[in-house]
Amino acid sequence: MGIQERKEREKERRRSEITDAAEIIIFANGIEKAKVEDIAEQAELSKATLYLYFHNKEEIYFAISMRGQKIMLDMVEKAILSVTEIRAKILSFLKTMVQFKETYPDYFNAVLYFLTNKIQFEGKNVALHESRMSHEKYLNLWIDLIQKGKQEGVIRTELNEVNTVLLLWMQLMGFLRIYSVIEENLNEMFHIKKENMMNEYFELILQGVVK
Amino acid sequence: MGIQERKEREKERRRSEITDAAEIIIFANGIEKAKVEDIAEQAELSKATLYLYFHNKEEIYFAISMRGQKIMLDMVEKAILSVTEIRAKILSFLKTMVQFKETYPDYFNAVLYFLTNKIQFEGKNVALHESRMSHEKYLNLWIDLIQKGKQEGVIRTELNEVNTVLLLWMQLMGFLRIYSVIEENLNEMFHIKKENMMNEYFELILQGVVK
Amino acid sequence: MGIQERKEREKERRRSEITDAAEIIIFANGIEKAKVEDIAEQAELSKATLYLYFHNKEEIYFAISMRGQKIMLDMVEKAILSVTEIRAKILSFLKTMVQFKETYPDYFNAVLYFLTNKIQFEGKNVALHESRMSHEKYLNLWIDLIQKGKQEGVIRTELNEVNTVLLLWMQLMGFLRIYSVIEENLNEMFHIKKENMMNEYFELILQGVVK
Amino acid sequence: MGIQERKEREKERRRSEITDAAEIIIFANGIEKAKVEDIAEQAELSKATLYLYFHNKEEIYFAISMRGQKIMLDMVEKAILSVTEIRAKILSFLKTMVQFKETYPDYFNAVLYFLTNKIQFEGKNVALHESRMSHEKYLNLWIDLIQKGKQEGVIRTELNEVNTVLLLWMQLMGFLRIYSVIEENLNEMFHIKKENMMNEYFELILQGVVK
DNA sequence: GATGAATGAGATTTCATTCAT
DNA sequence: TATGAATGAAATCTCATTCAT
Repeated sequence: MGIQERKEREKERRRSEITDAAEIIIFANGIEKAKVEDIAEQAELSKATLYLYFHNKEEIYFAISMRGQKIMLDMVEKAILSVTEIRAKILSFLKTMVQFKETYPDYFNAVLYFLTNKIQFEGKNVALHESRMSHEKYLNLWIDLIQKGKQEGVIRTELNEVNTVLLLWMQLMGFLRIYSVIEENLNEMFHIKKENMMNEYFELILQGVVK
Repeated sequence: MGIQERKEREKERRRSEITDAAEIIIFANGIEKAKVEDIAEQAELSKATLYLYFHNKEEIYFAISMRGQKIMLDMVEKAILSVTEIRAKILSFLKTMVQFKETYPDYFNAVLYFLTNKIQFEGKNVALHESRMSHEKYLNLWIDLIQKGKQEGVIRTELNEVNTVLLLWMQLMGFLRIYSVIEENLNEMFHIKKENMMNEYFELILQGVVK
Repeated sequence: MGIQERKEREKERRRSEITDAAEIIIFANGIEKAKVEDIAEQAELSKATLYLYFHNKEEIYFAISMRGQKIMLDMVEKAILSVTEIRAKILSFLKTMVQFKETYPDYFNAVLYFLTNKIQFEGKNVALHESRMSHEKYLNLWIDLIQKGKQEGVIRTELNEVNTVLLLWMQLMGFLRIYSVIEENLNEMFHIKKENMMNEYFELILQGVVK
Repeated sequence: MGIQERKEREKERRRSEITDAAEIIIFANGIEKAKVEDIAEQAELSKATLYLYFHNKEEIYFAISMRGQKIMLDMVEKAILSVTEIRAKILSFLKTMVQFKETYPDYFNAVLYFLTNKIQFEGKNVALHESRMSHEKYLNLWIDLIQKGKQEGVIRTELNEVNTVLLLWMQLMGFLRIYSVIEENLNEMFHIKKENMMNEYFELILQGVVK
């Protein structure tokens, strides 16, 4: 039994090493430009070996994305728990997500990549599934939050909990995705300052959820 | 002088014909699976000729995206003008966008493809630039709208016009992008009905903007 | 009738202009690298127009080759007539050919190109034919020369006139062709000085022909 | 250490197999008409694989040329060694070369192709270099021959050994090149019989070298 | 497991030549 | 006649993925 486990652990370590290497390569120029060849070289393995640990290039990127998601969710959890008031929690959540995007832009891109592209692993939207798994434990946290908010009369009672949580996430993620594409051109094209836009955006969302 | 123009027009027509052909091929199986060969055949042109009009496959897809954007903007314009009340206008906008997505899912994907991917044509984010151009004429329409809304006391006066317009667009587009990816799994995974989610989403947004 | 002629003359002039342009382009980088496009541009004509005057790229090069051949034959004729003694004539011929090669290396290449490649214009070895034509008048000159040489007892009497002339030409041309390819590497590879080689070569040939 | 070698040998074998296939295709219709596609098919390999072993079509042809050269040199060596007398040796050499051209016209063309065209592989005249390499071992054989000839008083003592060898080769190769182009038209145009010409040519050369 | 070699399937490029006006 | 546009036919390149050892 122990052998099995060791094998398992070693396999996991290898996957992790490959993922490390992939991060270096992919973060350098984006997923499109990253060559499996280069990742292999960075990992000091042959291309073929990568395929023993991952089915394809996208799956490697997905591993990276999962790392990012983990970081993101941890940050968010910490942020929510750091304040007590509902409104503050939500605001904290919003700000933390932006912070995540700015602190780990590459992870952010990875996470969003799988959220904004229909990637099929062997016909199933695995991305969604695994992602769902990892969200699971946070989901309840959120639902509790919203419920409490409703009871306290801070959150509009018409809102369905699950719906609201999902909407908040989707909305924010989608917004940030487009934002990150446009970002650099915002000032030049629309004479808009990032900070102003962000603050106003937070306002908009809070206004929508909070009474 | 007229010759120059005619030439220009013919060139434009050719590009348009190629784009027609490309739509058929690309919409059938997506950009990834579409072969330049097939597009050429559909256009009854040689591959080499395509490359006289477009630098690469992606540029063809971008031409499609621009068409989609045009349709989208026209639909939105019409929608906004068809009702008088501010709140109704915004709601109409939201619904129209959803309608665009459902009526022209392929155009929608094309538009979003370039909005959620940093595509570089020869180093420049042409997509963004051209896209901006085509938005130009609608921007004022929107700004007027928001201004009037503020005067009428319907829209929160704290909001900056341009910011608000952009936020609304980005938010909605981003949301729809993610939504379209998750869509099919919504019910299965979260026991959520599309319609409910959409309606609640609209509420959320209106609540954010409208007093 | 005059119109016909003028037309003819104009056509000839055009061909000549194109040939001028072609020389500039082809001499710059060789026939392989020369693009019809570039020749056309140099001639300030469109590509398609070139094809009104020449059947294909090679034919243009052939026109150049014919120019070269003319220069070459003139040089040789002059050289032969400039001295009286048979042996001197032949030596003069050999030296002149070398001189032609060094003075007009590009023309030399053009001439040799059609002599060392089986070029077929519409199935016939036109090159050979036209070339033959232009040699015609020199041929007799040579044959006379050899005959006289034989009578004077300077040239070995076993030799057939036509054969000898042809052999001399072929031998020399072929030799020079290879020589011009190897030339630059001669010293480096075999520690051989050009001049020595040439002189010895001349000796070799004279020895073969002259008693 | 053995692994390195085996790899090397296998690589060489592959190159050789490809060269085999290329011979079939190229010899059938000439280098110009030969398609890489067809060579690949003949080799039962994919086009991409060919490009792992050769940079381009010409390089494949060069490999063929090198084979031809080897055959040629072997034939010549054997020919020279098969007779004892110097004059006979040289005559044997001349005849053997003609025999090579007639027995392996395709190899002959390949060899001449690179001898009468300045082919540049990535800027270097590799052809010349590799070709030189393979001549190396024969060079001394020749030099000995000439030296002995001079001692025996059969070969003109004025002649420098290396020069003479080179001259003989270049002269003959160049001659044969042109001869092979003109060959078919010889009788028609000049009423000359091949055999006569050849014999006279041999005479000419011998006369030049031999006392 | 690990890997070097091979592959498949297209994209892109290249150009001499031809077509339509 | 002249030409801009188009074509055909390959060559070459690109790379994720697979095969054979």
